[in-house]
Amino acid sequence: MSEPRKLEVLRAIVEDYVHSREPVGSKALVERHHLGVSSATIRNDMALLEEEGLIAAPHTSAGRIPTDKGYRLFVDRISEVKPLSAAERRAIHSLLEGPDDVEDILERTVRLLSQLTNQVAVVQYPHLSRARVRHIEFVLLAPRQVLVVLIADSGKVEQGVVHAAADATDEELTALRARFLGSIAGSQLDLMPQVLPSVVALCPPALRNLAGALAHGLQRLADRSRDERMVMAGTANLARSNVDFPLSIGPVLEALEEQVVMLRLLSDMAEDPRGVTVSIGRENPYDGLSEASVVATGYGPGSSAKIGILGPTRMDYPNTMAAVRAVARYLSRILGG
Amino acid sequence: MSEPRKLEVLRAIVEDYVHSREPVGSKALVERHHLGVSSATIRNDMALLEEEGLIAAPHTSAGRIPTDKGYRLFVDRISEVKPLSAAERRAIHSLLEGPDDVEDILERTVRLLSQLTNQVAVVQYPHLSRARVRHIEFVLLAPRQVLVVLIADSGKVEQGVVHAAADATDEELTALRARFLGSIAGSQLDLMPQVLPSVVALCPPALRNLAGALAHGLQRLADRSRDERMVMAGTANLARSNVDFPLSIGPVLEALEEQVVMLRLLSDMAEDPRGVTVSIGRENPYDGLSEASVVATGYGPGSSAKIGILGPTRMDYPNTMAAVRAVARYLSRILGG
DNA sequence: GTTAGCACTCAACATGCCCAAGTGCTAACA
DNA sequence: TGTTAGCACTTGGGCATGTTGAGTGCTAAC
Repeated sequence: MSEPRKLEVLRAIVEDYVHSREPVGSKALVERHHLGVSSATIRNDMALLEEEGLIAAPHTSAGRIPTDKGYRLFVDRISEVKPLSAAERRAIHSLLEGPDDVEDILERTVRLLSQLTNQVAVVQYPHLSRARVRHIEFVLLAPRQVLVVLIADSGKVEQGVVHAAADATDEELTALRARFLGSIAGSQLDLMPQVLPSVVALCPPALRNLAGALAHGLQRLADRSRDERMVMAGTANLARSNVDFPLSIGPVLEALEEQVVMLRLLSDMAEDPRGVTVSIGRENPYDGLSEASVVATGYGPGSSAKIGILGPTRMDYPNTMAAVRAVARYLSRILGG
Repeated sequence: MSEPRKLEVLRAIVEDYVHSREPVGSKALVERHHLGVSSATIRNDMALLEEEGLIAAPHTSAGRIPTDKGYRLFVDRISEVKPLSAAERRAIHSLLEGPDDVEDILERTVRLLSQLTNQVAVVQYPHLSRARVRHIEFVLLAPRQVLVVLIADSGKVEQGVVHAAADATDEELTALRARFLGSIAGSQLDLMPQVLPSVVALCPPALRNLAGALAHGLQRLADRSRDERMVMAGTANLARSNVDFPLSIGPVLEALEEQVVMLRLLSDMAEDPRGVTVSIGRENPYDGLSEASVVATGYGPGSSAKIGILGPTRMDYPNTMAAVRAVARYLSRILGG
């Protein structure tokens, strides 16, 4: 038996199965792909592949379907990331034009990616730890309620409400704002824990309580940009692509709703030299996703934030990987990463 | 035949069906509910109900299930909105404590509501048209790129990026900020179109172009709070409650993703004197929701913004209505509506 | 190492049968 | 006039049975 042909057979099985959603048998294979051998030979190869755990038969007299391991081999060694079609390129270019504050861009990007791939698309907000403080604002909502706004030079705005122990006045807030801004403007968000306490310490005693509360609020905002958020689109694709095929979509929806789960999942995916990382079926650390695959990659400064898609293990990996990669690249360019 | 009993029969059918998910027959009815008559009598009543289009039989020898019209009658004339259980009350109180900027609150609220009802919960952001401008901020991101931030006294913060035709400086922005703020601080968001142009007109010619761009940006932000947004939670409930029962969830997910659709749907629901409005099955203006019901109500100032849930027509209306109403009331109280 | 041939397996489909649930109707009853 | 018992009738669901066809594994020949 020849090793190259065995791989060729695996490739054929994966491609046919992804396309037809049905177990594929030896005879159908030789017909659709012009491997120069007979079905009996293929059968031998398939037996070998099965022994190696790359494909499996749902029941005795059915065709074979790829296992997680099979997909893995396919992705790693066989498939080539196909270039996008011209139409797809055009879609990317045209859909990402328009107002460019971060939220808008991410929202449009994720929608685009879900349409290109017919899967659920997910994107992390860019990391802000390296971002710097551009501006802060304290706004008195009520005598003891202060709205704190933190503006980073990345263009991201965070906001939160702080409760003061005693009544505060506009004058006090203006003074404190000047103090804080003087110390932290231009410094990195992840250095805040070092800088903020000293600002509080230098305040006149009368203001110290209020300053402490505000510092705490600012810290929370800085943290919030670290424990990131995400945007997603295309959940309806889950239902569509699985009509009459049961990737039970419940657990997947649950995972998607637990943003923490998704964020960890994305963060934990190693960066792959080839540009996109794939996590297949039971490789996923989350149980509910044991029949799903994640295709993701980094974007932006240092590729620290991730963008990707989530779909059934039986998906068109080459095209999906191409789309994810292309969109991520384009996104990086726009965001100036 | 007695009219009250007929209604009683309809109520029993609805309740049993909601509970068991199976068509309910005459015999089962007399057993589970102690109506003082025989199954034959019930059969006569059921025939009547069917004639009126309130119930239907999936096939000849099956029990009956309520039609949309049947649910409608049930909701309007039969059911009473049950008070919440003590445990549920407690859940509402405890889960809504914590930091209270609008986003956080809405997010927690909608999550809570989805858990209470086991349905998908949706909430509109409160209308800001009556809100007033508290603060604005212009931040130079790049020589020709300005981040515009608009803070309303409701605590809502909107942000966007404006492109300038020529390079701008920090000094110019500071000057313009003072001008704008002087004119629009404290004025209602929906009066912006009247106020902004006059500010621009009064600017020295050198600044007028930039001022125009910024005014445009501010206007966009004000508009954005009007063409509202929404938060939702509990999509996974869709899959759960419909396991082995086919409300085809695809179209529903699509509707949920098209925020515009959902927002119109909510906005268009008339306010009901009883506190909550229900839209059942084909009553919904959107095709994909022909097997779903929406239970919603207003909250906040003037009850202008809506909160509600979306689920299969076969749902426990009394409890759901109670939960929606209770959560909305509590939300109003927190937001000071 | 490849192939043809063949016996074997098994899901999917079809067929027929029976049963239970449920109905509608009629005639008797209060 | 409304209620009830009784009964014939309908029909989907479950079950056993048979048939088909796709697909396999094995063996022997090439």
